[in-house]
Amino acid sequence: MNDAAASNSIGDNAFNNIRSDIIFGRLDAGAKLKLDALKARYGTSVSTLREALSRLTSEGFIVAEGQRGFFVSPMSEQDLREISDLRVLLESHAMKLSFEAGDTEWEGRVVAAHHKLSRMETRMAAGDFTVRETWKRYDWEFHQALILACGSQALLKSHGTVFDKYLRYQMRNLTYRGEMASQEHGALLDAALARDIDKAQALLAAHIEGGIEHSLRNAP
Amino acid sequence: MNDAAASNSIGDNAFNNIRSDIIFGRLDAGAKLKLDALKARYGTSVSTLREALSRLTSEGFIVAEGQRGFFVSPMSEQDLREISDLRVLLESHAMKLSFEAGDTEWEGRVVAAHHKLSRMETRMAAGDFTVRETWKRYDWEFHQALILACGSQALLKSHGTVFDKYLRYQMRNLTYRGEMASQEHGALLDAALARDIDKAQALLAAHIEGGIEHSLRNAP
DNA sequence: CTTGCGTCCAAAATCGATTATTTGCAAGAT
DNA sequence: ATCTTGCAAATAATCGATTTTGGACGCAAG
Repeated sequence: MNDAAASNSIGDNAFNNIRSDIIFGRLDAGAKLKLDALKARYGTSVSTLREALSRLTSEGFIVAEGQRGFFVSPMSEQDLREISDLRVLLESHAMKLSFEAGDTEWEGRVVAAHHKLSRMETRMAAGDFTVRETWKRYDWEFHQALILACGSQALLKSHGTVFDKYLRYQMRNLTYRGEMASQEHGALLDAALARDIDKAQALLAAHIEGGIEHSLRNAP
Repeated sequence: MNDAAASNSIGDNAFNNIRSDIIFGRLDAGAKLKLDALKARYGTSVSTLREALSRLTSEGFIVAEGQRGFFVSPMSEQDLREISDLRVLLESHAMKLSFEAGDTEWEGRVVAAHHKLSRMETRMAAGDFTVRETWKRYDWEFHQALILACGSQALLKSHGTVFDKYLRYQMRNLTYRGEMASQEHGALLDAALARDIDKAQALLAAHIEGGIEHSLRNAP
């Protein structure tokens, strides 16, 4: 999803493809990842493939068991709550720093990101599910924009990974929670421009809590 | 350091050794990591070696540049401040959860961890630098014990990585900051047993701030 | 003296083969 | 009938060889 590092090397491509396949559910949670099968699917040799799988293991999208191979990380309510809690923690903190440091240039990016997201929300609300992945990318870009002025690469990177883990849970929802989420995004935009961090943090916590509940009710 | 996952596979060994060599400064910040040289040093083939390096890249101890190879992640004041800020954020939050959930069993582990750390601090204060790595391991175990009851695997894992990145900066200090740090650990223990989270968080922030300042004054 | 091009070398990226481990199954014993 | 025990097939882990790439050097043209 994010931190794509769009490269042209075979290894990076495999990495990005597998990562995205996990996040968007094209590889099921808990599935066994057989090297021979993946080798064919992603067009690499085992060494290169294992490199990609190792990276994903370190990031937490895959678990590696001793001499028994790789598995897509399982999903659970417990894990969803842990991930969400972590996202709120990191994103709230980053918003605080960002709100304090952001200049007009930053405001511009936030407004632009919200506008794009808003457009997709309209289409989703109209029932056009073909833009599902684009919508989620813009959702990412909006939240990213809010914290972009935080000034900490380390924080942005941690947040990016946690965001994508949270996203995996959202992607398997069968229904659209749009109306509510859309309003929350709008309120978040207003709070950002008003530099009202307390309000923004409260909105974010509610936004994510809403996502959790929706996810628990609408996923297999 | 932590999350050793002590395995007997060649790859895991290489991973653990390289990781530890970076943290304890046996591999210099910014150093070029040539595959051939490392292959000899850690006794693996390039494929297995690259796997280990990839994992470390994902964790942030190594940076990979396009087709130009791997380098030990550079160190900077900026990075130290980002890492420290992140550590305070994660550890403060984890302490809060842990203080709320910890039972008597947990208290026992905290007391035990502090006792061991305290012993090493005495030896360090007496000038016995041979226990340097053991001392730091006990330091890790104490802080880990404080947050162990937080109930979130995700949080513990993130904290573990950040802790080790912070540790790398501490390991290149040439002098011992012990006296002060030792008192802070004692106060932290008291606050934990009294379940005084506000005090503990304040102590932790000061503890880490102290480490930063000491590091900036005593490192190359 | 600089700039551009071609060659060569060192190093990284990738591959397919080899070795080690696990697992499933079947035969024999209790 | 159930529990070992011992292959054999499947799969993971590791290796060394091959291909690709980036950078240094030298030479010639402007």
